[in-house]
Amino acid sequence: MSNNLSDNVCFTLYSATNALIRAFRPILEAYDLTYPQYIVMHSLWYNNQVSLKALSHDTHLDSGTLTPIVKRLESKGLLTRQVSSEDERKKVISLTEQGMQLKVDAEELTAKLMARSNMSLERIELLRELTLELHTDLTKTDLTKS
Amino acid sequence: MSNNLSDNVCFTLYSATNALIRAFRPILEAYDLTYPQYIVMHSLWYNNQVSLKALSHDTHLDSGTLTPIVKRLESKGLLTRQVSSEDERKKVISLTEQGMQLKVDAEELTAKLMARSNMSLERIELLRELTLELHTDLTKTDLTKS
DNA sequence: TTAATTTAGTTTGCGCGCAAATTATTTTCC
DNA sequence: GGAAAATAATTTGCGCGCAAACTAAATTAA
Repeated sequence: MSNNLSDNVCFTLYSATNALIRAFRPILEAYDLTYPQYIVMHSLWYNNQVSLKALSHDTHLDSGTLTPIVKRLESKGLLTRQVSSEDERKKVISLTEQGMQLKVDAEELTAKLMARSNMSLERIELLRELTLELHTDLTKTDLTKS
Repeated sequence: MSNNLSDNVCFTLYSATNALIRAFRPILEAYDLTYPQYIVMHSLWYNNQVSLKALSHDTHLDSGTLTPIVKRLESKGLLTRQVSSEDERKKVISLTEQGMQLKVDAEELTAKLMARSNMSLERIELLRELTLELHTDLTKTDLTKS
């Protein structure tokens, strides 16, 4: 029976994520990117020319969330969106030269950010495994039953 | 050198938190609360009649974020906001009867939610400690230097 | 083949999350 | 006491995050 918010893992997870995005903001500002925009770029750096649906799968972001993000990245000249010739419902999202060039600069950003915490590499890796496990569990769980 | 988003702790943390809030939404809907609203109520259940600044400290939420949340909770009849008599800049936020009654029902909600994951209690506790540690680190770190 | 269903992506509406600007009150310092 | 600085809360602006409604194209079924 907890009486303190910090005793609750939901709250600590939520607060840590907010703090991480907040800490990331001024760093990403130099690249004119938000964190979700950075996630999309990162995904494309390793899996270019994909549909919005594929990007949604890779980034774990909703299509309704992605559409405006991708449009903003397009207006920044970092990617293009063309209707697929095979299936006209689909759009092919492709990095521009400028979008690909950003990769080199921004590649090590998150490692640098995490290095600012006093956590050991072992504990960071443990945190990665636990959050990955939780995400998998919550995504697979059928919430309609029980 | 990671080539997969899931290799990055920032991404797994971010995705797990989104998934948690998403899983929480339909459950909290029965109480007509969002997760941030639930955090505020939870804080008040154990520390009632506080200023917005104190609430901001407890919940780790910005005053600009809290003002509209608290106003919504007020309009739902769960709390009141009165100008402090000692210091007229401050507002005293107090639970109503209705706001206090919600406590009993909603108290065990997060425990029930976490029980839906297949994680052991030990791993959940470990996750709690690691996210708390990360939050503390990121909050204390002076981002202006280095 | 054409009507019904499914799928891909967009739009709408709402509530954050937070930086920055603003208002109002209190405190500090001369 | 009065100007300057500090503090508490609100407001504004922007970008998510996502459910729900919608549009358009492809697939399936009759």
